[in-house]
Amino acid sequence: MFFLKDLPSRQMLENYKKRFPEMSVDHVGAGLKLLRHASILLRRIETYFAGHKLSQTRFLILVVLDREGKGGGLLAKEIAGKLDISRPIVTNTLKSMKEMGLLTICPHADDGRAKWITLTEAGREKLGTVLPDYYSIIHNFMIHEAEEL
Amino acid sequence: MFFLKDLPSRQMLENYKKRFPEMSVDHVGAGLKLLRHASILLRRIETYFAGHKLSQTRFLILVVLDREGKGGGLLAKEIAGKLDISRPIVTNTLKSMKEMGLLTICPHADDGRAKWITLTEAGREKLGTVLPDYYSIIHNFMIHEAEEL
DNA sequence: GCAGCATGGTTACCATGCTAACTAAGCCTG
DNA sequence: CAGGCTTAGTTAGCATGGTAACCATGCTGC
Repeated sequence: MFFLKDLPSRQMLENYKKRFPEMSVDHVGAGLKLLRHASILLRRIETYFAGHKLSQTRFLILVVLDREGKGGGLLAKEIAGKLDISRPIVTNTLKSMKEMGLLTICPHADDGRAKWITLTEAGREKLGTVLPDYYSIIHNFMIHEAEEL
Repeated sequence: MFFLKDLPSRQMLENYKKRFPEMSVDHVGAGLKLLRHASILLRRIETYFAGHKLSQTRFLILVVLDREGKGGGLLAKEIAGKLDISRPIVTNTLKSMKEMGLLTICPHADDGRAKWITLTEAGREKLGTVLPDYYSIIHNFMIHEAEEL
């Protein structure tokens, strides 16, 4: 996360460019703004999720499972791939989400190593509960605080 | 961090909008891209820093201390404020950075509670070593992977 | 068909962030 | 100047991320 409140001024970047002329003041300036904006938005979303006993990762697991439709599911491995997170954290997060009743974990029929993950009705409902405000947090942030991007 | 590889398609957002018309497909779509791009860039920067025994937070502490100029310094409290991170993590991070020889921690002359933090020469050098590639990672990312922002 | 490699998942351990509760020092008010 | 509030920093405990090393199962090629 990147929470530096005072980004380097244009002047500071210009000075820096004198030493390293291959750098573009505009691009680096935009990159720093990107990092700061996203960090603020991420923090806001995490705070919102905390009130629903969710986290960014738990939420995204609900999303990818929901995309498989009713009756569909995914292997733990596939979830790690779609979310680009490490397998151990998938194991942990799935375990806690199972305890919360959001999903089920079954041994896979064809492959004794794999686990078959499906959403429960409660999981699907949870996602439906959380989505509107999730989108609205992003919507409001983009409208009111990130116009200059 | 937000690492969902396949962002919701425009179609999915349109469908969602039918239920919640106050949402803007464009703004939410842009917000999701913002989150994903920044997460990728953040991860890349953290990987780079790891090779220098730094982290985003350690690096930003070097930056704000360097801004105070030679002979200048900051209170731990001020660092927490400028970086927008919690005081406990400042305590921890400063301790490890002191052990690395990047900065000094002295009791403050006028206030027995406060700690006065200054960069060492090694700290200033470390920042100088790391900055060019830091900017160049951001520069390249913005040019090659985030044009559509 | 069994030895050895590949693959899915888990365990153990570490780093980094948070909040809550604590200590110690400064200040302020009766 | 004593009691109580405020402030700076630390400690303790939790959550979430990562990598490395480890099982257990599946696959492959001699």
